[in-house]
Amino acid sequence: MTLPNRLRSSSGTGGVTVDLSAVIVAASPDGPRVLVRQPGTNLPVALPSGPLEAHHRTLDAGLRSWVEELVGYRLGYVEQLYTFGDANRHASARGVPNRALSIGYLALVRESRAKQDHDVTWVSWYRFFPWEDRRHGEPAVMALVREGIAGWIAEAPGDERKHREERAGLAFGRAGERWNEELALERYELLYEIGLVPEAHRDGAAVWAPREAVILEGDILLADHRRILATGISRLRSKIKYRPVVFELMPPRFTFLQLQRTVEALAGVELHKPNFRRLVKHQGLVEETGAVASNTGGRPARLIRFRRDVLLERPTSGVGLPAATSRRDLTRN
Amino acid sequence: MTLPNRLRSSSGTGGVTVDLSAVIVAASPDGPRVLVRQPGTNLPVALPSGPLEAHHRTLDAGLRSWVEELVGYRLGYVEQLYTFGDANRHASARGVPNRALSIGYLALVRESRAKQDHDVTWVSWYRFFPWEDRRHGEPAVMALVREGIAGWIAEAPGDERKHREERAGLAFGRAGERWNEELALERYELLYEIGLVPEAHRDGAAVWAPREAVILEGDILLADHRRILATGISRLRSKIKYRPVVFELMPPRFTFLQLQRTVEALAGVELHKPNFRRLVKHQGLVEETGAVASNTGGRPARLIRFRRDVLLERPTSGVGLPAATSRRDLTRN
DNA sequence: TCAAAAGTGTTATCCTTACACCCATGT
DNA sequence: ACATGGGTGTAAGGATAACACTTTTGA
Repeated sequence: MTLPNRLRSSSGTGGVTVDLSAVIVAASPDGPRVLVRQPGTNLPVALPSGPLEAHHRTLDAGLRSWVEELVGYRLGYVEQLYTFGDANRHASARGVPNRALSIGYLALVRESRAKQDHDVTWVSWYRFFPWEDRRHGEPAVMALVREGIAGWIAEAPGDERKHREERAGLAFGRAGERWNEELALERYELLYEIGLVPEAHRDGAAVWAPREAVILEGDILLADHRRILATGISRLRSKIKYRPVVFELMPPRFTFLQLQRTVEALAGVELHKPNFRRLVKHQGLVEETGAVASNTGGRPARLIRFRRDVLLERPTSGVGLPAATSRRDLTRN
Repeated sequence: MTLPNRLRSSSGTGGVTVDLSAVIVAASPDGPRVLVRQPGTNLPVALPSGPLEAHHRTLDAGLRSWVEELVGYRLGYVEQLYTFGDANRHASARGVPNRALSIGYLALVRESRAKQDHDVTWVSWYRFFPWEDRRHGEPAVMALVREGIAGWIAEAPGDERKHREERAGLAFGRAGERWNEELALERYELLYEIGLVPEAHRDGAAVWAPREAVILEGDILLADHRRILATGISRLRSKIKYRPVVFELMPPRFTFLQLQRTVEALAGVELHKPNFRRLVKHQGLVEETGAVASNTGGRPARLIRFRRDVLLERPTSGVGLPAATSRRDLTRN
């Protein structure tokens, strides 16, 4: 086998186009928000995406520069997510095989500081993934999800059925098991594979469910942008546990409860208040400002701020979330 | 700002080339190995890298197909690492700005099963990162590393000096702190930035150390392949802790000690035998085969095998490694 | 008999998680 | 008075990581 060390990709059949797609996240105690473009009345909503410019020294710098232009201020946190490059990315396209590479990025911004633009808007990410919001218990859509999955399991022969049960159980949790909020991407991919989300049919993917079985709410996004967003959600949900990234989304001063609500918004689960406070405090992630907020609706709360030093002190430290599975199942370090 | 939704990247100044680079890892109890190409006598060693073919439906499938051709059997585990795309990737190149994108992949194979090829060879990855092997205590190179870092810290003014101390302490560990084996990439990047590795000078990066200060052993690789390899090492070292991926590197049957030595080879640290056994056993990751190995040099050991079912049972379960930092510093979920 | 590796038991310590409870403010 | 949120104490259970110790083989 020959392994040409580097090949001009455009020299083969079909070309390669490369763009950057960004999951730009903001969050308030109310909910997580993501920046989307509404290109026109009848066109699907899309993630902001832009060209890869040759003059930027690094990919990260390129991403930063155009997102900063978009939101109007300097970004704190930027992270590459994944490079999406399925050939069926534009299945509807012309006959020539054409690969559209998309390098997905996650960026965290403080919504309050982001400028408004006619072209883009902030929307709750649960608009695209209603089954991911369990802050107030299991949402209504989950009945439809379970129904669809049950059908997919039921129609399989014996061996395969067990396999499907396990897969579904893993992604959506079995009875008595805790919901694992990090598996947002796995859940989306399962629903796509089963054919319960409309884009599976749009893409002509081999799916189980007939087109009529698409019963799930949750708005579709352009091309594979819903997958990219799911990747961003999963990554962020896991990252907040071991890096202090939530603070990139917080205002300069905040209360413990505001912080907790923000984490809950991102993770889509409820947390235990006293333990959350203690954990954050115990880790030395925050410090007192001396000020108090009296508009809390109850006893005034002390305003705290993030201790910037921790970024230099420790490789790992995040904000508390309950264990995904029982302790027995995890190897901690 | 206009945000063209998708842009033919080749339409701007300079083109974009895309290739796939693979960190193909095997491991025996002796050490971790990575597959490299030795293109010619005077050319630098390189990671296998190949073109992105338009006809593969997914990137993963494309990567699999050519790596499988290379090693001669079906791959178990494949994971996308990162897309590297610095414009200075080929700093030495022609005047036209030309971006070489490289999508890095990690693949795990069982060395014994991999076919031999005239073009590629297995080498220990510690040949490229001698400071990462602490299985027998701190290696000799670390003296040079510390010396170089100390110089870099010393020449900085007050504020910046503290900052550098913290960064170095984070990556290489402070006195009394445990070595964090996962930070292989961070360590490489720091050494690059300081200018202690030769490729920093080759690339013309803005570095502190003069070219003569390059005192570090550790073989260089083509282009940014050493960075890609460091990314793979870091990723694998963190992954073995929460997913049962080590077993992709093990033969069908093995002893506890073989498993432990393999983990140690990858992580570059020594582990505590009794606790390691218990942890693996307790997690239900393995089962008895009934057979014993009597060539162990001591009491014969029971041969065990990986329980394939666990892949379906649990989202997370890895193999034990001691904590990177003191427990106090971590939020465990 | 000794070296080398296999394998078991035990314990101090710390982390997680849940429960109970008091405090301060606005209506 | 009471609702709402702020804030502290404590204790059961579980995981970690160290220590000591026994067992089984080959040389």
